[in-house]
Formats: sequence, C-alpha cells, structure tokens
Amino acid sequence: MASHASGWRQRETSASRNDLVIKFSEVAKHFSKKDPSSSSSSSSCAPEVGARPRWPHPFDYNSLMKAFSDAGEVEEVLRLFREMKEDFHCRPDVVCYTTVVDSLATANRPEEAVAVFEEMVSAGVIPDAAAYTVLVKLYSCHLKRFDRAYEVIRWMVKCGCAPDVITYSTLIAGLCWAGRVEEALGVLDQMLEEECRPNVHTYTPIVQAYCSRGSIEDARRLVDAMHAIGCPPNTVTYNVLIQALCKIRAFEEVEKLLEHSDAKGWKPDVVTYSIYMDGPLRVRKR
DNA sequence: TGCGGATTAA
Repeated sequence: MASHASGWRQRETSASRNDLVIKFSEVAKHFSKKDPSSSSSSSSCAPEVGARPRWPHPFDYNSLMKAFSDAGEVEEVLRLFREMKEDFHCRPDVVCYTTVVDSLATANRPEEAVAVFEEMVSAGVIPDAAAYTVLVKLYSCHLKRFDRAYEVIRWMVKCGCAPDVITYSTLIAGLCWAGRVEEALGVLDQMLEEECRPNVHTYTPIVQAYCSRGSIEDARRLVDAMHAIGCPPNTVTYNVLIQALCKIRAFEEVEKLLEHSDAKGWKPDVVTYSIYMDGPLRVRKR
C-alpha cells in the first residue's frame, strides 16, 4: 500500500492511476459486502406524510416523531405532537418532548425549541440529561450563545441532574466549532475534576479544531495522547487528522497511518478513502 | 424496546 500513494505524489503515471482504481474497487467491494443497506439514505426510511401510530401512547408517538425528525420533516413531528396532546389527550413524556425540541433545534427554529422545552417544564415533566443536553446543543452548537449553554448546565446541576459525557462533549464541540479551543480544554478539565470520563466524542472535536486552525502538531499529539490515556481514537478521529494531513500534502504520513491502522485498532472507511483519494487527486489536477 | 455527541463530498 505504501507504494501507490507516494507514486501519485511524485509523478502522474498511468500505473499510479491504475493502482487508485484498483484500490477504489477493493474498497467499494468491501463496503457493499459489509453493509448491503448502506445505499438507502435515511430519508428513504421516512414514514409517509400523515402517518399515525398504531396506539396513541407516548412510546409509539415518539418512534414516529423520531423517524420524521431524522428525515427532517419537522412539520410532521409537530403535527403528531399536537395530535397526541389534543386529539388523544395523551400526555407526552420527557422522551417525546426531547424529540420535538431536538427536531426544532436542528431545523434552526430556536424560539420554538425553547418554547417546547418550557412547555415540558410547566406541564410538570422533569427534564433528564438528554433533554437538557438538547438545550445545551441548541445554545452551544447552533446559536453560539455559550453563556446560555453554561447557564443550562448550572441549572441542571441545581435541579439534581448531573451533566454527563454527552452534555459536556456537546458543549466542547460547540466551543471547538466556534474556534474557542482553549475554553473547550477548560471544560475538559472540569469534566475530569468531576470524574466524568471523556471519550472519543469528547476529544475528536478538539482534534478537529486543532486541525482547522493549522495546529497539526497539537492534533498529532492529542491523537497519541488518546492512546496513552486509554481512550483510543477511532475512524472518525483519524479521518479528521488524515484530512488535515492531506491538506498540507503530507501524503507519506497519511500512508503510514493507513498502514498501521490495524495495529492502532481502527479501520479506514468510505470517508477515509474519499478524503485520501481526493487529496492527491486535487494536487495532481493543479 | 422510544430522547441527546465527533468526520468526507461531488
């Protein structure tokens, strides 16, 4: 494997192009074997507009609302939410409220998302960590209102609901996307103090932030540190790093990472090869 | 048995 990538970098030969085609077809075969359903997108799994649950119970409503939410059909989510309350007098529970709030937040309808959260609280439904985390995501990732995000976390603590890894990782991701890496590292420290163990989802956005500001050395160091502290980077983490390395044309290093992927305990996927092939091809096109 | 988290792109 080491030979073909350095081939692309050095010269444009038909042999290296053939290698690329062969590699690609291998990868394609691998994925079609492994996951026969991967061709169907999430939207094709969406229920039909106007669908109703079999039973007017929160569980059934939520399953349907979630399916519409995943498909980006917010109006259908809201229709079901209204229907369960008004037509069936079926009281939504935390899970239902969280699905609706998240769906609105994702659809960039923050005011409505907050209104539904408030409705939940005034209906006497106690938010859990997932419900609060959706609010943290809204303020941190969507609105970049970090003051509000911190406020939500203080609020949940006060209500006796401890923020968990996902809550903190969500906040960290928002900070990283906003370029506030140092602050994200502060949140990481806070997690450690509270003995809330970070995982790959916590570190990967930080790796990403380092990469996007060009601090590749910091990214490399963090990836190594993840191995050392028993939170090994996975394919997503490596994809982030590989993309940054391709951008600075460090194809030899990418090649090494791929070569040692087995030993490091991760497997390149479609995204990896898509990044990997795009890099050298883009350079060659110049 | 149903809710919240990180990556690519034409």
